[in-house]
Amino acid sequence: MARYNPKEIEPKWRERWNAADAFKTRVDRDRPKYYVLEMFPYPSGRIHMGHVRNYAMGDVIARFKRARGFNVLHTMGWDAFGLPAENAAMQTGAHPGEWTYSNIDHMRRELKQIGLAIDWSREFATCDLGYYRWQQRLFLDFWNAGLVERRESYVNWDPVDLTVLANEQVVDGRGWRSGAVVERKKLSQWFLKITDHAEDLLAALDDGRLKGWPDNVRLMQRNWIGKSKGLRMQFRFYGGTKSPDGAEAIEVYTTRPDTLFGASFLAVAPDHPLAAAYAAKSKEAAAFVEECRKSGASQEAIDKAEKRGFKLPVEVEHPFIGDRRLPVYIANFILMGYGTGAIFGCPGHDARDFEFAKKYRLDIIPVVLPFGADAGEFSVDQESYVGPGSLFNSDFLDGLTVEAAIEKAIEKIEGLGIGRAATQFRLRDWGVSRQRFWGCPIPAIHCEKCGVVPVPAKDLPVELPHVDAAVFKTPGNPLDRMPEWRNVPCPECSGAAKRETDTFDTFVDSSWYFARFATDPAKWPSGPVDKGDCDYWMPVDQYIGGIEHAILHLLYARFFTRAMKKAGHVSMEEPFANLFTQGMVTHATYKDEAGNWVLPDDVIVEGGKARMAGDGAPVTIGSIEKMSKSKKNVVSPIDIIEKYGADAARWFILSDSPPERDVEWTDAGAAGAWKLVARIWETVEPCADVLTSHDGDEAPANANVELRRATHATVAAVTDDIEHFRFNRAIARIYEFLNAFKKARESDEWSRAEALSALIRLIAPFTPHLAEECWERLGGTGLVCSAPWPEADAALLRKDEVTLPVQVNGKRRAEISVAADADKAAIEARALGDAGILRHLEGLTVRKVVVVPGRIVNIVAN
RNA sequence: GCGGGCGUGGCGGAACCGGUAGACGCAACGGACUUAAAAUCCGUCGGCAGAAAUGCCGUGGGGGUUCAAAUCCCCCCGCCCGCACCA
Repeated sequence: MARYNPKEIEPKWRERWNAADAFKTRVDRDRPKYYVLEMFPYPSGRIHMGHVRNYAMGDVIARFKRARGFNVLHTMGWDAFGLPAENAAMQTGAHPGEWTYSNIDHMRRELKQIGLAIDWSREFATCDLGYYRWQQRLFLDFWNAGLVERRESYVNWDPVDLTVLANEQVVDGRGWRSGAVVERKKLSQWFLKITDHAEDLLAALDDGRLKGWPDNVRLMQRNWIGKSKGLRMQFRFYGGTKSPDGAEAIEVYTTRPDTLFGASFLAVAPDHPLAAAYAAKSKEAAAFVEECRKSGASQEAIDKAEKRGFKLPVEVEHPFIGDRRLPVYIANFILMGYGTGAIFGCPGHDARDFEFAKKYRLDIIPVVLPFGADAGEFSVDQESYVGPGSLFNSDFLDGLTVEAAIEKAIEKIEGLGIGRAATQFRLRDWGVSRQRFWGCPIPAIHCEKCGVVPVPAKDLPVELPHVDAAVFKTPGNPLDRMPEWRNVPCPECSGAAKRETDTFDTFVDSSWYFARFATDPAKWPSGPVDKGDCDYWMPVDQYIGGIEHAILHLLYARFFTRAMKKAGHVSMEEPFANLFTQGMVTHATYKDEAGNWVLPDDVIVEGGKARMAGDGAPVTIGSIEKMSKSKKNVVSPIDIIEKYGADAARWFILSDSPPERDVEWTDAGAAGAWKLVARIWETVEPCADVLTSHDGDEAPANANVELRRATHATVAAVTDDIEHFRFNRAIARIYEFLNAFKKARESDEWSRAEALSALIRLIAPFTPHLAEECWERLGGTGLVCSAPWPEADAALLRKDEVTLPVQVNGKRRAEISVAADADKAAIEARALGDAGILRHLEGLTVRKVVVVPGRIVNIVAN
């Protein structure tokens, strides 16, 4: 018997699929469509196990849906702009474009070895001019639609590398590469007005439009959008005085206007205009503001930071209490970016205000009494009270609940004309400017006379200049240093002007790629997307990716889709109907005697102990962690494919754990998957052409009903499991069936042919190459990747007889066999007559018999 | 601190709406084949007691609801994830 050799067989079938154009997709209105999409990869150059898991899951769904008669769109492309290419240019002198495209070539070759059912004719990279030119067009359309704004904002500035850093690139207040202390710098930046859609982005999370999304992702987005309802109101300076900048009042935002009678101070953010106004006049104020700016870069600093304030030489009036004046502070814990950047402090009912008041010995006036508490005894000496209750010490609010008092207070303030009810979002507008080379140029021109002017659509694309790799040796954005690219005539006045040198955040690139995939490539030269094609394919029916994108990517894509709709490019507003977030691939970590991380490939593990493969030196086995280069606990998918084949790799990575959970890659598990592949081939090999001789005929009289039941039960179960993303369970069912098939080896050939025909089609989404080889061997028609999914015969799923457990007082004491349609009385009689049961009922009186047909019998006796 | 989730054999996990706990796989062990090993095949495999039949215990710990709890409720312990001074 020929041993199954994936090295020969797998490439053979990939060529056949290719030759048959098996996965090429066209609009076909006769079939229901199904768009399955995995988050596209960054072209780092090599695939890793996370890719294998992600794309294997998508591929199972794609192949399964194809077999079930859907017109399936399944594509691949490259999220190809971004910093690593520039880093590579700095380190190796390679041009970012050349580096990226050569990575793509290499990675595409690797990815193809997995055997994915993908329409490669739709492949593109976001750094293709043919893609990003249309992104510029979308931006202009958004600009026209009022969704683009230019605004000053603070950025993390690395003064050595002359670049803006993302928050995660700031480590302990220093640039991750240069180690220089990061400065906060105010820059004019481009913003997309995602907050314009905040209300709808939030509403869709709960109104059923995203019912196919996991609850935790919806929750994370809800918290991120962070809607709160409250009151914006003015506090007038005492006695009509004005601040140095001429203001007569401070506007604050609060969600607790009910606690106004407990107010004992006001505080403004260090970036607040009032703080700036006093800083200009007073050295002490300026020093305090400066100090606040310096601290607070890292998370740790915020955690530890003590609440501190600087008292300003002004007071404000309380709106309800004529003779109460409140001091005003600049405080380090107030955020300029939220609300109005100013608050009133009620120490009795806010933990932060309480801490602040304790430190500066401010009044703590309780105004909310917990239900059932005694007003005379209640105090807030130790901590603030933030729970529910009824108001006291609060004049016209006394006796009201917190909720009622909030409404009443807002009403009163609005009546006085010094404030309005207001909704506030935590979500900020999306800053899309990046001071980098390797990204999509923002199509704008700065003219001294005309200001900021969009590049006219006819002048698009703004192409990245072809530069020598050496320019990346100098810190900063090379675009800033290229006058021949930068200097252009103003489109409006034709005077001397300069191009915008910022490029887009790469999250922009990934915010519409799904709609580009849905557009027929023949139409790519004529627009960003084709509305008709998108109407057919969108939304994505199943989107699959890592949980790490739960907030930003998914929220941006949702916003972008709304923006594209507003600009008339598409009709849908939610891009992803169903979302699945898969877990990570983990592996044990190893360290040598010197404490250095060691690659699993260099380690031999036996009987729970590890040693170096080379010299046998002892190795410590560490914790199981996400595969990462830094801890060296990586296993190369390509090595595994070399060793066991792509099918075994796909099988194992889906078999061991539920898809949403982390999976631990173990060599034993991979070897086990290989055994399964060999076992299926060995099962099929002796049965050459059984499908040719038994295809489509009726079950003969001698058919093995038991095997047929197992076949059809397995088909039903596996179908249901794949439908619900329970790949690990589907695989367990296939193992179970294989065991049943083996036991039925004396069975008639017809039933065995039926079983094998079903088996091969069931494994096809998981191990597609093996399935084709088996299908051919069995004499199946055509390619198995185009064969219809097996159907379970309902008649064979019904059982005539069922086994029921019988309990006495909740403990299982026997099993009985009864007809499936037996009534309760008959079941009860059978149970009470069972010898084993009688033994347990000796000396007891039966009080009650619970019969759940098809499930269980429980006899209660004492 | 706030929000969410999880806890089942040596391990990954299964158990649908409260109804036979441990499917399936891995590891381990015993046996067959082999000069031997690997591979393969057959079998055992939660704990305790027992030769066995069988019995008792058992889903992080404690309590509760129920004829019946891994599943529902309350308290506690542990782990993981997200957010983090958002007024």
